Amino acid sequence: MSKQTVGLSLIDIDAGASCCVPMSEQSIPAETAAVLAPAFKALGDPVRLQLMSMIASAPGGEICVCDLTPAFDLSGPTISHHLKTLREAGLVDAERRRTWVYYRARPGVMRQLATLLNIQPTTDV
Amino acid sequence: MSKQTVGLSLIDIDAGASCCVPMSEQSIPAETAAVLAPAFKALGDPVRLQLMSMIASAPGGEICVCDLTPAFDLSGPTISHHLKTLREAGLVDAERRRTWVYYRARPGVMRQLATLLNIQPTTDV
DNA sequence: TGTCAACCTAGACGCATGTCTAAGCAGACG
DNA sequence: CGTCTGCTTAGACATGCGTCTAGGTTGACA
Repeated sequence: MSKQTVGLSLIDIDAGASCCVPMSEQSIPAETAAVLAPAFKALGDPVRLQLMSMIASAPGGEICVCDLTPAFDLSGPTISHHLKTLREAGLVDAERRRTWVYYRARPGVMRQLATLLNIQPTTDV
Repeated sequence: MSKQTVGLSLIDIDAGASCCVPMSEQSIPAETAAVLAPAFKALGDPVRLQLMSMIASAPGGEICVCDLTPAFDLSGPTISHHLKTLREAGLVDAERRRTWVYYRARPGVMRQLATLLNIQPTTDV
């Protein structure tokens, strides 16, 4: 599978994570925003958000596409498209084993997003 | 533009918040996903993510639009449009005082999103 | 080899979104 | 009152995105 080289990708972030201060403490530089926004965007669709939660909460840490698809009133290709979006956002990983494809969450990026959104109660006035 | 009545809005969440378990613990019902996804979507644009961080990290808890606009290579109306999106997502509040309009963060929804994304390290196999 | 099931890719189509310019509204100030 | 500044609204335009159907590709199995 070809992955376009974007200079700094979300996958890289997962490895060398640097951007991990709550946004209430300091504002985000444009480059960081450009890298992280796609992850938020990927979670910005109800179907993908639900898919993500199903994957993240799956017992054993992984779940088969064949268990995801019937949970929605959508065609297989549409679910596949959403899963691809989550994959390209660095939020999930896919692996084929025998007949089925299994998805599992990649906690790295999600943790970064969570840290970013974490707001200190002390900030309140 | 007409706004369709969705039954449960993001503003309501801020008040009666119920959905606050990390998605690694249990999967999100469709209704909750439908309500929260727009907030992620609002953060899914680099400009808005940066705007949000500038607002959230502003000293005194608020910042003037006149301080936000010149930070971008975009027209005033475009920034105004993005701010409206953040407002409608329940992420920020606006208030006009004298000549200027000030924006401040609404921590409620952001905290919910952060909680949702928070992943226990114990989930690993 | 043929066939079936699971999943992805390709391409099309309509609606949403990000951007702009032009025009409007609200205060400040002479 | 007139005008200027700060910000929003309105409308237009190109691009992006969510969905579908049709057609691959991969692996299992008789």
